[in-house]
Amino acid sequence: MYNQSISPSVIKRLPRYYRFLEDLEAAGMTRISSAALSEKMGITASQIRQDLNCFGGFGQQGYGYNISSLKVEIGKILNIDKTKKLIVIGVGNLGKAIASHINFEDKGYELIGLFDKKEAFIGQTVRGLPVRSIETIDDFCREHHPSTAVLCIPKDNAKEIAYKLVKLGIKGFLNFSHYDLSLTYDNIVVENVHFGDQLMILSYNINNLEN
Amino acid sequence: MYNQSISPSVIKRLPRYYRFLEDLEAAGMTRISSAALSEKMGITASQIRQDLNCFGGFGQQGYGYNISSLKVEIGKILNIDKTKKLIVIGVGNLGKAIASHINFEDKGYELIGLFDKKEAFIGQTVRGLPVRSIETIDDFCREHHPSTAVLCIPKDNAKEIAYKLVKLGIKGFLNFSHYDLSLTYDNIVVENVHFGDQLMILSYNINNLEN
DNA sequence: TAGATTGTTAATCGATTAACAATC
DNA sequence: TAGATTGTTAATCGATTAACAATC
Repeated sequence: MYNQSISPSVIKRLPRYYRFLEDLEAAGMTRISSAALSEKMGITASQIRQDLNCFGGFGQQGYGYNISSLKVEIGKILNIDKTKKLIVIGVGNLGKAIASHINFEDKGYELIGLFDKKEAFIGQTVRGLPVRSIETIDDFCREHHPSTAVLCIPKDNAKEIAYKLVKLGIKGFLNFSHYDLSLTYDNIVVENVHFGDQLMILSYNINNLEN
Repeated sequence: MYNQSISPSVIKRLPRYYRFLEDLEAAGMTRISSAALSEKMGITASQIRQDLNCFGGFGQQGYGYNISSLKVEIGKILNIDKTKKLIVIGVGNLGKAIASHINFEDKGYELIGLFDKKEAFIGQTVRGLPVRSIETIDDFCREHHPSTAVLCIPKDNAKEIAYKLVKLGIKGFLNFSHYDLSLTYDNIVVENVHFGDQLMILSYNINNLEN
């Protein structure tokens, strides 16, 4: 579709545009100029216009952008208007938090399964879904074809399970384990979350705050 | 100290270097060349040498880098050798997961307090610490002087609490609320975590995976 | 129409990579 | 010493910003 390889820097900014547009829409506004939006978001108007024009001319000269329709367009670009099936692997503290905390629906995902290897967890209910044994994941994937997995497991377990999941057709990973999936597999996409890294960056920045 | 304003792109990579060096050290290795490390990390050797040389010449021609001492140096740059006091605001699912899940000590933080406004949570114990009423936060901060806060609260509450915390001397935020702190306050540092944004980026990338 | 604001090209800025002399 | 590998400069590449003609 829009596939002339858009730069990752642009893609990374799209969700943030989407969020601001949601808020503006919720506030009852109907139109906004790139200059006004740039003010609100703390980026340049130039960047906003450049970013949006990677995908098409969504604005109108002399008027600006229609908030609702721009939101819809960005949603389409992000493919959140199509529902993707998602599973969560590992339902310890973090897995439970993620499963119950995130509004998957709004981002175009349907949470369809939760898995753990720990006996004690199996059968528990999280967000209305039973926790299943990791042993049953092959059958589950062959039947339901999830495309996306959230990995909330430690590094050591990650390697083995990732191998299985890639073979079972999982294409996208939200990865909380510290195992570097993207170094191991091609043709999958990975978003890594490293709280520890962010805490270290904070540590550096606090220490180097001027004054 | 190293304060000729290092670019954020470099800083962002430091924790990852640190992690790889930890692993190499744990694997019993003592030295590594930029070429070998670049291979392992999936980045160029040139970038590694450039990055490190922002802070000093840690290597030795003809030899490479000593793993342990490079790790220590990067730790110092990141300021993780000094303990910083940290509090967690909001102990719902996510706050509890963060509080019990993250190894704060290794990143130079000490978790000293947990706060919530919900009566039912107050007095509960998480990671050995009692959950305190948010009402008591002023006194607590004046007594213990935490520098860093993890915000695990919804957007609406965030505004008010952030205002308080900034006034109480909090300098760094690991921010899970979707309230844009860095737009509101100067002279604080913020790391934002938006799982939702990452899911949307995944969604885009899965959709635009070639073949 | 006149004013506003986009879409888009050109200029600038910053980050990454390549190359190689210095040196262990 | 000879070989290896850094530190560092120069070249390239990409991303951001500025400017302005097109146009609603």
